[in-house]
Amino acid sequence: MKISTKSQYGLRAMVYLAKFPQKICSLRSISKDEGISFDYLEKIISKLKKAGLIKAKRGVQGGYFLNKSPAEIKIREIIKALEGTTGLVKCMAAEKYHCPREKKCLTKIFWKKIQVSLNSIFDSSTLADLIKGSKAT
Amino acid sequence: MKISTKSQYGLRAMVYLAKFPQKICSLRSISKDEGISFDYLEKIISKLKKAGLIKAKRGVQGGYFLNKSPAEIKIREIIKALEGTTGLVKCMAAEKYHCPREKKCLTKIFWKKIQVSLNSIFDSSTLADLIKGSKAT
DNA sequence: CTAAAACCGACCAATTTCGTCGGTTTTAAA
DNA sequence: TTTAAAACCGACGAAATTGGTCGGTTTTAG
Repeated sequence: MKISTKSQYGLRAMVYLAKFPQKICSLRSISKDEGISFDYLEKIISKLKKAGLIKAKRGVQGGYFLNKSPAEIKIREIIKALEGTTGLVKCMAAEKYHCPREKKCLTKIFWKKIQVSLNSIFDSSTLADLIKGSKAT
Repeated sequence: MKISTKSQYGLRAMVYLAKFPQKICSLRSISKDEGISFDYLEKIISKLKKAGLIKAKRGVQGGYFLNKSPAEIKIREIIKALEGTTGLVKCMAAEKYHCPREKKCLTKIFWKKIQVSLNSIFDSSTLADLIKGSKAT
């Protein structure tokens, strides 16, 4: 039940970009400042871009920048872009999957409770909140 | 960011035992009723036993039973026994580990928030609650 | 004595994680 | 117009984790 470094790195990269909302930041600078492997970060950034959370400018002086303002980007969107889903267990992650034990499953109710709480935080937190430090909610 | 089947199976096994607090249940019966691989479940049960959450009676007619009443067993204890920790990220899971970025890390505050919320549910839920269905908290 | 059960350590296949590598395309600036 | 810095892309691969399997031993009720 660990959060992968993919998500941790991805979130850090997004926070990095959010700190300089106007600026275009190269992968090189993010990787260097955050101490994340350049090649690996590229893969992560690529997912964030495909999800439409960031945009890129190619060529010399190019780099990445947020597609929306930090206050408009929920953490949920970031995790979903990287992880595919914020679902903790199969029966909540995959729409299609239908567990045969569902009806009588006493544990599902519990996992659901965890899931709801988690999603609520993921949804109520934005990049702007992270930069401000902590948040009330 | 998935919860492993190890934890899911383990929780189901504990709920199973909690449903018959007096009875001694054999691994065979749990595995059969819950549809979990016998050999794999054995490994899981072994961890729960080492953590002191369940006890065993050996020999014919033997099996497993809870060491405390369902109302006294928090889900947190179960997850910790199986997973080693309920920590989501390294800097919260390992006591020893000290992240060099800690001071300036804006994401840590966020993960911490998630962690606190998670632990609070893990701590306030007992096996008895799961059996009753859902719970207020 | 026997069979049912817990107990135990070693092994193993598949998957996921966490990268690496070698290229290509684009583009600002010299 | 060349050059170098950057994004982009697909393939590969080592290491760790997950989810088991197997072959035994010990214990104990009947």
